Amino acid sequence: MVEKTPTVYDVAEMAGVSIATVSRYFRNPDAVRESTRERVGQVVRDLGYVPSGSARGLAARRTGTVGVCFPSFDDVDRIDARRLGAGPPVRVRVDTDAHQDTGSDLYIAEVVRGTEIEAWRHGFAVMIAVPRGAAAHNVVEGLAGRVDGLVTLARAIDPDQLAHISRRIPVVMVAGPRDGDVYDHVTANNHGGMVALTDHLITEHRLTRLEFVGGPEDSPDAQVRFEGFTEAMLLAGLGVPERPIARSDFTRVGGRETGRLLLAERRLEGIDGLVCANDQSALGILDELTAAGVRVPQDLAVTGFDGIEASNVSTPRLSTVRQPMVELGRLAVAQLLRRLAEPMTEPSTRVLGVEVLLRDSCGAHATSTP
Amino acid sequence: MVEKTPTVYDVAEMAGVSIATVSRYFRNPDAVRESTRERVGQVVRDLGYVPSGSARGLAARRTGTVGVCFPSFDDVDRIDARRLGAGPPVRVRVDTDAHQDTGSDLYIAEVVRGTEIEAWRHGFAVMIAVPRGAAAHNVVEGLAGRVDGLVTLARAIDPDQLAHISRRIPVVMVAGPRDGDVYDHVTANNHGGMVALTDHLITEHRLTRLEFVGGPEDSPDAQVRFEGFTEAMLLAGLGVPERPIARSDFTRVGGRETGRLLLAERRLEGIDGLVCANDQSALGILDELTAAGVRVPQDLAVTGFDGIEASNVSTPRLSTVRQPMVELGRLAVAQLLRRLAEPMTEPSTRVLGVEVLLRDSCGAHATSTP
DNA sequence: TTGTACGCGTTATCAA
DNA sequence: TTGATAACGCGTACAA
Repeated sequence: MVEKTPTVYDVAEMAGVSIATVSRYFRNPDAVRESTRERVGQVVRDLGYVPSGSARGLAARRTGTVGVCFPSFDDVDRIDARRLGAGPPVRVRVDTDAHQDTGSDLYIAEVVRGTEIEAWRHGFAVMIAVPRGAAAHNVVEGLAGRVDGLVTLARAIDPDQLAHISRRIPVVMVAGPRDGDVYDHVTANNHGGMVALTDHLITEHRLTRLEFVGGPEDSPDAQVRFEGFTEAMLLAGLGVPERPIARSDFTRVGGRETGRLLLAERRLEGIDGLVCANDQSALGILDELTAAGVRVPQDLAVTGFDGIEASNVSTPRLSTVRQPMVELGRLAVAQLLRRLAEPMTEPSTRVLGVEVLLRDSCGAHATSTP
Repeated sequence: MVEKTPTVYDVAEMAGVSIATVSRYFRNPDAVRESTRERVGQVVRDLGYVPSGSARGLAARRTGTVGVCFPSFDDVDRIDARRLGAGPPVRVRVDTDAHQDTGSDLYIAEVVRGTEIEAWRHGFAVMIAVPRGAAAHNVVEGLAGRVDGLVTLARAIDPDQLAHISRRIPVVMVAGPRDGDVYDHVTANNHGGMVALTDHLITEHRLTRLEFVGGPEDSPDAQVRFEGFTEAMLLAGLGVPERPIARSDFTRVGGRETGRLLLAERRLEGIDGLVCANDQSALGILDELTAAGVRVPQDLAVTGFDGIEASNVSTPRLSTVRQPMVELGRLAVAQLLRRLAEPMTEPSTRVLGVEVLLRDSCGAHATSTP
């Protein structure tokens, strides 16, 4: 990095060819005679030449990059407070707390992984961004200017800004319902999954007094799941709560707060099941119930939604609805590239199937797998 | 996206200003008179104008993006085989297998999260790439051409190619030792952590017949951990295995295979502790030991390394060494930006402290936290 | 198979 | 405070 970064011109000159040939060397090597190809290749190595993505993007009018935008549930301030690299080289301590939260959102991590895989398959790079803080708009605008298309999780981008940038690049929304908007959507069958799960609690486990723990007010997914819950209750002829018994913020820490609140106010008495809007909330609540001596599922059934790995190894293991997270990401990118190729087709909505996973937190099951 | 994407020229013309003023509107709004600023802003909104990142990058000679490169342990082919969006809308099944592996690597996810946070704090975007498959070189080259600097996990990039691209942009390596190379490094105290953990097994739990389960042959971290293990054994005057009793590939699935192998060949008899090179391997082995009726830690102690969340909720909870994964990512980016500002300083190596977490898989502890 | 020449959409430097 | 204009590094017709 001491040297001035070489350009096509430098390579061309040293190899005794034109810049067009250097360009061909990278984009279409077969169109270059072998002897020239070797000569160019040698110079490229000697000079440490790497083509400029900016110049390429400008000239070709496409960046070969897809953007992925997602909301942040992590507490950056708290992480920020942790001084970088502080602490002794090795610290040894007995760790008795099974309930720490790393703060990472597995659901998002899996979706992002899916986008990366599909992008990779098509030779695209992935640029990620989290619009948080005061500069959220700049983050999104910067991203939109640098990519050929954008995948965004619901609620990550301000709707007005989304409308603005979608005039420049196609946008695919992951999760969240279409409310008359014009974007492509990829989502999972939240409604059906929640109906089936709730129905299972009612039909198989004979639970009648169920309550719902909601998510953030503005989460369409949480809303749809609540509707699925009430629908199943209605169909079974049971009394339907008008609203969630509590709301959590989709984090495990938030779930624990909710759990403490419900316990402290004795609002769980007479309830035989707690249907939660997502896994992390359910796990947080589970933490507190266990700590308080409430037996799950004997005293109270608890269920989640998403199917993150943590739900599979909790004690008790959490019954939940698994969303195909990696596939959501993959399909979003696939749809994005499709639209890049065919801009004028109608906006599409793709609803992926879900899987109700019956484990231990909702009650006992026969051990035979159908 | 029907409309032709507008440029500075379009905005300038409609607002009755020069392109320079439009550029100022974005880069230094205060240098524009308020009345003109409003006029330009209005046109920007009307037109749906978003500045081109490629053009910016070309003109400014910096992209405002950092690249993050990491290896892939996921089996893309298997994921690929899963047909996109296949399956019924809702499937219900009893899920008795507590040992599924989602395939996601939490360690990497956390490091990436750290890079994103630090990049965000400095107004940088993050581009991720996984050099896998035949086109691995292209992936890396494309990334290198599109970013101002690169953070890479050890082993993600072919050394020759790394040397090549590092002539264009600064590179910071995460994990892995410096072997006389010229990059900045950010790593954790693998050696010290493993010494302390092994010493704990020997001193506190009086274990004498320990074996080490290694990682991939080419993983320097795995190698260093093995050395830490042998060092502690030596210091205690115990017999030192010349090599790991087995090697796993850092995945849980691989760990299970290793576990089955060791059980089938009865190579665990006479052993009282299994020190594993990382958490995922340890968890996989734990899965198999539990299934085979081996009691951990009574019959056999097992330990991991990394401190991923899964290690905290396994049964039994896994004693391990926690690396500060988010901080590794953050510090890597911080160092990258520092070098971008000061290119000529000496390559630095930063070793972050680790934490030995004593939980249940190594034996009982007093419940007091020091 | 190779070369010429123009355009891509910004930033930044000077002048005005 | 604003404008004219020269880079920036590459892709790509088109021509040779």
